[in-house]
Amino acid sequence: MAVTIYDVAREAGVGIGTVSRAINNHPHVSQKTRDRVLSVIKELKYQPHAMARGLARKKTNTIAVIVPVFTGYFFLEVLKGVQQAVIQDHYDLILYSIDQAEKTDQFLKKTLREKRVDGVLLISLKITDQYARYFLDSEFPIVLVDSYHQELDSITVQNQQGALIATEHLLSLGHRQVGMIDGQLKSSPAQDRLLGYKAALAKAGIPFDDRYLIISDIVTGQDGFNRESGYRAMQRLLALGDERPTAIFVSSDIQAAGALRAIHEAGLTVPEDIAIIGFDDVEIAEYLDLTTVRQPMYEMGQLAVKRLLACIEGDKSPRFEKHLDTQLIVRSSSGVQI
Amino acid sequence: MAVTIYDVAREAGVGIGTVSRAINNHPHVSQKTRDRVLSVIKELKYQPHAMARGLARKKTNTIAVIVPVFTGYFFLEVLKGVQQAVIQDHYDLILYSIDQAEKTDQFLKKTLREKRVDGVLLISLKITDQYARYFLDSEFPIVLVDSYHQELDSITVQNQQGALIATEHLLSLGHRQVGMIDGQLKSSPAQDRLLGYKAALAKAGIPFDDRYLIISDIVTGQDGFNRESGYRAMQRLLALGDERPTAIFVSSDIQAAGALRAIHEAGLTVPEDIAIIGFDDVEIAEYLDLTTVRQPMYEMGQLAVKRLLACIEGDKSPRFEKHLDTQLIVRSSSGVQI
DNA sequence: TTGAAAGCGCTAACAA
DNA sequence: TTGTTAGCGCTTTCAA
Repeated sequence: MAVTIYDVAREAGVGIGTVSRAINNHPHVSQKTRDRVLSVIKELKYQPHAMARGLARKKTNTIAVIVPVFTGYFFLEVLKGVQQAVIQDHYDLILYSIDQAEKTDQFLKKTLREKRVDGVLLISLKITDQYARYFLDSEFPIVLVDSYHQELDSITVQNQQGALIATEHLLSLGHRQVGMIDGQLKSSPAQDRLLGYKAALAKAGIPFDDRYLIISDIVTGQDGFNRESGYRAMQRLLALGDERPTAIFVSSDIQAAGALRAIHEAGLTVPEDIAIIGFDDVEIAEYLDLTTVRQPMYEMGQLAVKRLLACIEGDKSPRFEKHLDTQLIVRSSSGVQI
Repeated sequence: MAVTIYDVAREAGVGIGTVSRAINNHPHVSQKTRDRVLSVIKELKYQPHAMARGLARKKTNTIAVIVPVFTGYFFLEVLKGVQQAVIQDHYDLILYSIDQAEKTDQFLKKTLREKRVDGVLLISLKITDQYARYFLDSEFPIVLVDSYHQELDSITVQNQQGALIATEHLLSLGHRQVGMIDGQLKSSPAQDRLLGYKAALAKAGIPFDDRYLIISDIVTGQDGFNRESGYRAMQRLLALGDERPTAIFVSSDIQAAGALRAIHEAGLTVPEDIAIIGFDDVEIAEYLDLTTVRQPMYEMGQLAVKRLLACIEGDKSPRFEKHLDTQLIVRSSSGVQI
């Protein structure tokens, strides 16, 4: 049998209350007893039972991270930031990676009711108004990352501004037929990136041509942000023949990777025949020499945890809404002045 | 306050024992009461408190996954398999991703003592004999993935065989100066891949030339399996000038990506000047058109969970040691007959 | 400063 | 078939 607080108390010749106080360094324990208890704990290799503690304290020291399973590198980078922050504050992390966006509510419900965690981080996934209300009403902390709800805390990047600078960069190189491959518009980052693209065109006085905008199919994954969809979208653009765009802003690096393949298969080269800019700056972008818009993924994860833990620990400050800046990373795929 | 089993019992006009039995579908509950209880549960939106349940049952329905933080895609793929299997069996997953291999023991200790989880999956990380014994003695289930210990359950790939087929493929194309870039030899997969490489040379009657073997520095990460180390290793090989190898087997795709960059920077081309084969078949390999040795990562994760849950649920079968087959995925980086 | 005892919300053994 | 009760291992009053 595992060693419990009773074993420690007996061995140290004190009551269990004292042991508990010693562990949780309460003020009113004499240095002498504290030392004795601590040494017995070391000797017996005692460690408090997490569940028992959770039950008594009504606090689990654990957070849930809910994330779409197919997110790949974006998620991996965010997760690194999350992990770093979580470990630093001695919390544990339960990962729910879900394969269909529709199941989001089911997991939110679980985390809300089961009380296995003290708060939740919802990444790249939409929350319904109904559940937003549940969280608000029960004062259960939640923060959204790469997602948005008007009543909840959220951390996103300036998607619109990122798309704007990407498109403007292409424009500044002399391109006039600039296309865009976007993710599914039910994703709000995808919507915002489209706005940025259109804004850049408008500023340059170039009319929007809807033949040049392809909204990705959902092939796999949540929202069309995947390689296959980028590949197919590019094929549609190439089918325009001579009227095809000379430059394309793609709403994610993964899709851009697919687009590059389609271009190469068509016997064309990047950036000579077609210039490309992606979005995210995941690791693959560097391998592919892809110009892209960098999202500060690590920072997003880190910041999200900081905010979540602050809420868990009783911070009552008003709603938190942070939009981080993006940054254009210029590599060879966008080419030079034409 | 959250709704408890007492609320349900009162509302349904039964004792809490009956509610408990209805929830956990015990046999001896009449259909009538069961239905009533269940409908009250739905009405009150009751969900059992995970901690209370864990405490009473001495079972948390949660497993820990301990993984080095820098593993990248390999881990991501394994994790997909893990997640799928875990969800299917209604377990939760606590993720501990650690930044220094030396901290492994610290986390193993935590999982072992704190009783927050029912078992642990240790991925790509070594366990000391001392801790292996702790787990064995306390009958606490653990399974190793991409790692090995002579007394514990483990799932690995046939690293040696994989390296052998890769090297033999290069040899079969006519190469005689075949080099290798390996990870740090304290990693057993790295050791095994080296053995496979040497075995292939021996079978072909080619003497081993130690100028052609580069053991990666640890630049970042656990074991030298990273891009930067591959890049530097390749530069060392290129420094051999005319005597440089004409083909190279690299012990991971990530390192191969770095090697490719070094080759391109030197103004050489792949596969014409130098043929390359990687290991893992992570997503990047496909983007880079890299011939590689595929590890069945998803299957490893899945299988590991299946085994772990079986142990948790009382399976007393003898030690489990599985070595999965690898598969050569031929793309363009290995070239054709010379 | 300390010990005793009452929960935390559940499961499971025991009675009925 | 059901209700009652004694834990599970801890924290936290309340007294002393």
